[in-house]
Amino acid sequence: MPLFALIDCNNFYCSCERLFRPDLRRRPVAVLSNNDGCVVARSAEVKALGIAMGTPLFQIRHLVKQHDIVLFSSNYGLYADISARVMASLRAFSDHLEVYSIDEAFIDLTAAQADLASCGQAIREQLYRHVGVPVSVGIAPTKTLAKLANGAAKRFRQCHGVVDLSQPERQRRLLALTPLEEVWGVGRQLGPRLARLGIRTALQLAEMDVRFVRQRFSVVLERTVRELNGESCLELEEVPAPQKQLVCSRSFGERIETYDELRQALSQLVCQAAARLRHQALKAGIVTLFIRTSPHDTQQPYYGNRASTSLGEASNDSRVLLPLALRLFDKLWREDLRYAKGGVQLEGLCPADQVQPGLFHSPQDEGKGKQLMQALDRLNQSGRARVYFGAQRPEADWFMTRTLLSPAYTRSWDELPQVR
DNA sequence: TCTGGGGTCCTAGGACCC
DNA sequence: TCTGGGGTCCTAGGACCC
Repeated sequence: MPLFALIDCNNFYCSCERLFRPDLRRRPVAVLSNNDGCVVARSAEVKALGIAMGTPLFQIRHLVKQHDIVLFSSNYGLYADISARVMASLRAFSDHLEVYSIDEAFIDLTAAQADLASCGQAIREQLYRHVGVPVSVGIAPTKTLAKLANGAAKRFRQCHGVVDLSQPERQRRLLALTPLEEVWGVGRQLGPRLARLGIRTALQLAEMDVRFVRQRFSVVLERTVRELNGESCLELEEVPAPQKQLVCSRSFGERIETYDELRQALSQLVCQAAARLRHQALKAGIVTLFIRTSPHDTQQPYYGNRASTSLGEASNDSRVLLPLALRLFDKLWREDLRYAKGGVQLEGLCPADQVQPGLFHSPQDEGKGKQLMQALDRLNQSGRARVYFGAQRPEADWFMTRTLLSPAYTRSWDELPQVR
């Protein structure tokens, strides 16, 4: 029988902020999305106030004031660095590890000798000592059950952060206690559809007939049902699958109403996406551009649209991608609207050195282009100069309002925490 | 007034092939 | 009145995840 452990950091972004601010350890802390728009991470104290994940900040201003909630803008660089430390520390416990998200990893515990609960406690203690981040551990024979176990480890204080669900009787008991919507793979749509069939708990879902589920729903939900019954259908994915798409999109800090400004904002995003491609040594074969107004805006009709085009030969050269994107932009642009968001999506990704050359491919041009882009990336990364295309206007900052940003504790010599 | 960003997978249907 | 069988590929849309 396989055995998975799911390690999930508690309130990860909040824990990262608290790591360098021990004075906040017992205070309510929340981290906000880009533009300080929505709450995306909540400390236990904030969850206890009934503030849901994704709540817009403006709706809870009164609670922030009343309970003196400490707010932070997202500091993605910090979270990425702390995540890397968490994953590195976890590798001590198993050679087989899948980084599932920025704050979660599955490890293979099939060969674990010690008793599983103490193994889980050892993981918790080491991560707290080495990294300083509190985690919860769920152990079970399938990933879906391990997710459930992890949820229980967080919910029930008497579990001390670890739930071992290797025994079928315990699985059944927890399934009966778990609402349907908390099952991994059951979201906003499936929940109500299943509820209409009288399914309300994870146990009821587990007891459904798999053929019926397959027929009425999908193979995805069928796998969930099987996994809830202890039949492992999802393997540990130690080697991440190659990325299939790359998206750079932003909600604008302020609405954009003019052609020039929107064009510049999108140019900025396209160049950013191209730089990310180059950084990852990838090329893209399809470019899609999209813009939209705010769906919450009652003053104007909603407008959202996208357009895409294929490249003759996959590329990561900004000089190729940008003009294509700008042609798409002209197809999408409509006058007299207040635009709230836009972005670019790159697909047909392949390793930069495995591109099928186009009919008129010129190795000389390709070599020069590559050197030019390298020079451009080096300059822009150095922080000493900025090189950009005429269509861009990088000094304009349409995007981030990040007024509550914490220091770059892990990335800048000038912002290292000071200890006295 | 103010509502995030970045991903994956599956399915159905259409176009096309021999 | 009767109108084959077996495929692939692509896209859009829907659903899910963190």
